[in-house]
Amino acid sequence: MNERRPTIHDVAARAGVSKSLVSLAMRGSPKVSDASRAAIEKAAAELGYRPNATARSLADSRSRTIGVNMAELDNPIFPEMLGGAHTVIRSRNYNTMLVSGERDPELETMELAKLLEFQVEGLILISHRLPAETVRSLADEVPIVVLTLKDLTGPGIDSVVTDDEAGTRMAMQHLFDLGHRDIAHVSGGSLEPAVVRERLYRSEMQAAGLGSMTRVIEGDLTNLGGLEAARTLLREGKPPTAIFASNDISALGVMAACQEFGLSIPADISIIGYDGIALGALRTLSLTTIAQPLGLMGQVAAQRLFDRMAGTQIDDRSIVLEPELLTRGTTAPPRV
Amino acid sequence: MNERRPTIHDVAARAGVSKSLVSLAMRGSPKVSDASRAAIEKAAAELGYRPNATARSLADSRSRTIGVNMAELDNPIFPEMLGGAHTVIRSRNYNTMLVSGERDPELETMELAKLLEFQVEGLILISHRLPAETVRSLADEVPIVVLTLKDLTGPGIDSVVTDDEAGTRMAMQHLFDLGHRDIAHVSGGSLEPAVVRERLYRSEMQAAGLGSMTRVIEGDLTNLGGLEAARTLLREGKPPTAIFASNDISALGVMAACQEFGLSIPADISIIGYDGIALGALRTLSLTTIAQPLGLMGQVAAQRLFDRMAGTQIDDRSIVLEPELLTRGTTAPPRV
DNA sequence: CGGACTCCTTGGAACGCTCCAAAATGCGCC
DNA sequence: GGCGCATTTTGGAGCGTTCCAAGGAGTCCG
Repeated sequence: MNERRPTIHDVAARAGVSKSLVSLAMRGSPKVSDASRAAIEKAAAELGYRPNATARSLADSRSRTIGVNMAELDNPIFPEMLGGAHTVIRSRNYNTMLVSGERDPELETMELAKLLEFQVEGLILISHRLPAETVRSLADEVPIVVLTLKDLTGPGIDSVVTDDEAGTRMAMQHLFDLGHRDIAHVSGGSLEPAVVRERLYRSEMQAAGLGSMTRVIEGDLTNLGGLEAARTLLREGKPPTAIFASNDISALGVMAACQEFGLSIPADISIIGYDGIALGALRTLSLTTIAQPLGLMGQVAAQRLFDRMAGTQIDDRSIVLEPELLTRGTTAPPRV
Repeated sequence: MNERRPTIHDVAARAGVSKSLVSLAMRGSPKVSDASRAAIEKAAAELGYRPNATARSLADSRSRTIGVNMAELDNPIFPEMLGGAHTVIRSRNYNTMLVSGERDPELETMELAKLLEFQVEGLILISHRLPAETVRSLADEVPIVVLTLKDLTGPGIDSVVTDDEAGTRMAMQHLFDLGHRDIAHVSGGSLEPAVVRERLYRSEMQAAGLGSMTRVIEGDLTNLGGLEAARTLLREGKPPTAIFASNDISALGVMAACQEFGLSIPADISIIGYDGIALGALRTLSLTTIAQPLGLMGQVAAQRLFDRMAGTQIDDRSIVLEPELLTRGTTAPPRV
């Protein structure tokens, strides 16, 4: 490893110009004469000069960095969203600083504090576990976009979500259209999107005159949770003809439970999930689901952040994207 | 959003001490008297002071940041490794700067350059597509740990891999033990680990006296590649009794193809993959595989980097971890 | 009561860059 | 040859920290 890295002064000395001119040249300013530019570039190349982004940030007080928090890694929707956000961040010539709160609010708070110390210019929270108050106070320092949760509002806070009500309606309508009436729901606990999906499941059943057939088994949006919930349901007695799971990975657990009970999918029982994770498309799984545009959500979140940073947008709002029904192999008409 | 953020000077003024003392206090130096410390903490809290990590980096020339490159997002092994690395990085009180080369060597080079401009103290390459020369020259500036590829050596470069030869032997042995003889291989193209696995498949078949039954169909480590490869294979005529796929996501494609051809897994045909992705454990899939300790690999990579940065380690080497056979639901004795 | 310590505290000089006002240079023209 | 203007170039003052050598305040002891 080399000793001291060359600085702008070294380049200046070698090229026989002032450091200021080197600074201009490195940033591609049009004010630099061709001759000087050539000399500077030559000197820089010979020295293997790299501008020091830290010093630059300090000097012009712009870090060119966005902080991203990803609470958990075990649901693939989060990396998919991260990918979308990351693409936009890079295309704007910004950097991505990644932290993870690991579902622990306290740890999460500390990690976000570190991001702020790094002077990130914006924050994207891909699922978080923080009290609204904490988020609001962070938003006082830097603009924030929250993904998947829209209950949070406040100055400087935007959210990007899909229309869960519409999505749930699509899911239920799909099952109704296939002729299902005995439809159970594996719910997802108390996190916001899951609550909405459960509520809509109930109201759709009601609206279809199937209030009495409403069955909700509590899951927790994890694979294992889905598995256990479905086992409980299937042990109860007569299985429903269809199950709507609150998200895809719990739907995969539900599928496993059905297999255990010797039910063939979709002949004996239909399964529909929610999220549209890339893996669900695998022919091996072929999960029918309501797809959220995950990558796009990440992109929109990042774009929104940049708008915010540019100062153009000032209204705080939820950006609502449309979900889409992906009819794949796990749903079919009920056996007669 | 607040205007100018308070600096160490503001805190000093408010607490009635010098900036130097505030600096010491913020870093928890024992030299600060209790009285001063209390006054400083009070002032800092009242002002909502946050130390500026950028200025700190510049002053002590330590960025406390590790750069991580993740070439692609569509194979879940990479996020799993990232998770492991990230955990260690955080536990050392460092930050993670994430970039992605998106499989494009040119883009990747630029992204890594950005990391170096940010003065990252170390680099973890979770799968990369760079020419060895490029990596070696980067290693001249900062220590590097490469994951999954060990063909790369040079001063300042370590790699963390699993023993693919041993792993492949375990896979083949498992199939042999079950009684399989007609075993095909869906390969993974020219990337290093895939090449090793293919070579070992061939030599193991040879060693078992099954040289004549050797069948390799070229895949590309993607799900679709596995699907297509297996389709080709199955169209050829008599299916093998077992297929060893070069990685898990292509194994999932192979499973899909088998289903298409009406083969039941594992009754008609056994499938074994390689990687141990978390999803393979889902009961729905229950993929038998050779597991690499993915999270651990990320952790070891990060640890190694810190050893390197501490200057304790100077030998460049590959750290080889042991793979493990996970016998799950996709393998069984051949039908007689 | 002075000296030698120990314990705290301090101002100024970095760190490597950008920004700015001002200086130098070059050019066309009378 | 000198003037005015546009184009280039420059040094110095920050940006918010840390580091360092050195200064003050007590404390203990002879």
